[in-house]
Amino acid sequence: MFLGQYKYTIDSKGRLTIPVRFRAALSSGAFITQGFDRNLNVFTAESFERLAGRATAVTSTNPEARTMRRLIFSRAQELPLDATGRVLIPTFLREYAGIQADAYVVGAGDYFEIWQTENWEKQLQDVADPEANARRFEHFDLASG
Amino acid sequence: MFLGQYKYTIDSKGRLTIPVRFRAALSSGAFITQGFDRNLNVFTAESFERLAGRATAVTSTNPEARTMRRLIFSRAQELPLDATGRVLIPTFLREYAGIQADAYVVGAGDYFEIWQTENWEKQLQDVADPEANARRFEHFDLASG
DNA sequence: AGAATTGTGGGAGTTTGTGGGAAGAAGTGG
DNA sequence: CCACTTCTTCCCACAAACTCCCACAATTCT
Repeated sequence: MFLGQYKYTIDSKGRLTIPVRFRAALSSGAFITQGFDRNLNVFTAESFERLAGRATAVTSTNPEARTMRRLIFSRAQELPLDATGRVLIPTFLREYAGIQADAYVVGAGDYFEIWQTENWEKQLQDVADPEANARRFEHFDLASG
Repeated sequence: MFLGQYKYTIDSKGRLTIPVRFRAALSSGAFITQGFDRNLNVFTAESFERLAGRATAVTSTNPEARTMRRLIFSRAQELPLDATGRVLIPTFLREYAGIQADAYVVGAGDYFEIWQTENWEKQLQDVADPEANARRFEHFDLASG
């Protein structure tokens, strides 16, 4: 499971370190895609292939379905790790997320996210208010056990 | 699997580079057809034969079905790659897609698409709206996990 | 404290995108 | 049927980008 948040610098060649604790889960491959909130999502090979399989099964005669398929496949890329555990984020994804000199790598359970530092810090402030959270999450069913 | 988006220039002879990552999958042949959205679709030999099979299976008593079949077969062409991985797009397809000096090559899972730069950038704006995307995902039941 | 791990940087060789020339094929008109 | 022109295919060239490899300081673990 991907947990925690890590801040890394991105070097002149655009390389970003992946946390050591995340690497084992990516041993059979990693895939990066565009997220919903100006962020990037990284999936293990297994969970991305599951998603891709479902997207491929959708009929292509429906225009909305074609758009969605494009969203998934055109904005995704395989993400190989180099010998020291770093990745090269494709330029078009880096631009979408506004990532430049450094970035946050953030666990999200069965996948993890990559954020521009400023955007992530904004997210954190949003989550900092306990009362607002109580109201926001009220409707979700999150029983433990 | 065809993933990602790539921008290439088309030279004076009309040649368009195919991304290196796509070439292996085309080793047993590539087929190009007219897409549904002013774009072009490129299939592997296997997936084109599958598509052709399905199109042939559609009943021919329905006039619309006959039109669709004509669209698929009459506007398709085999697409050989040269030694450096470039292709020559047939003129009638280039005109349909409005492709001139440069183009995007865009992964779509089991096939990939070729777009006029302006049209693709318009598509991207459609794909950039987080709320619309969330709705699409919900509608097609594609949540990860 | 010493050893191992981890984050970050850089150099060199290879790959890739793009352009153009020459040889070959196809089309045209006489 | 032949000469000529145009279009196509194959080959070579080269700069820019990318990979792979090594290096080293800082941190963590034993």
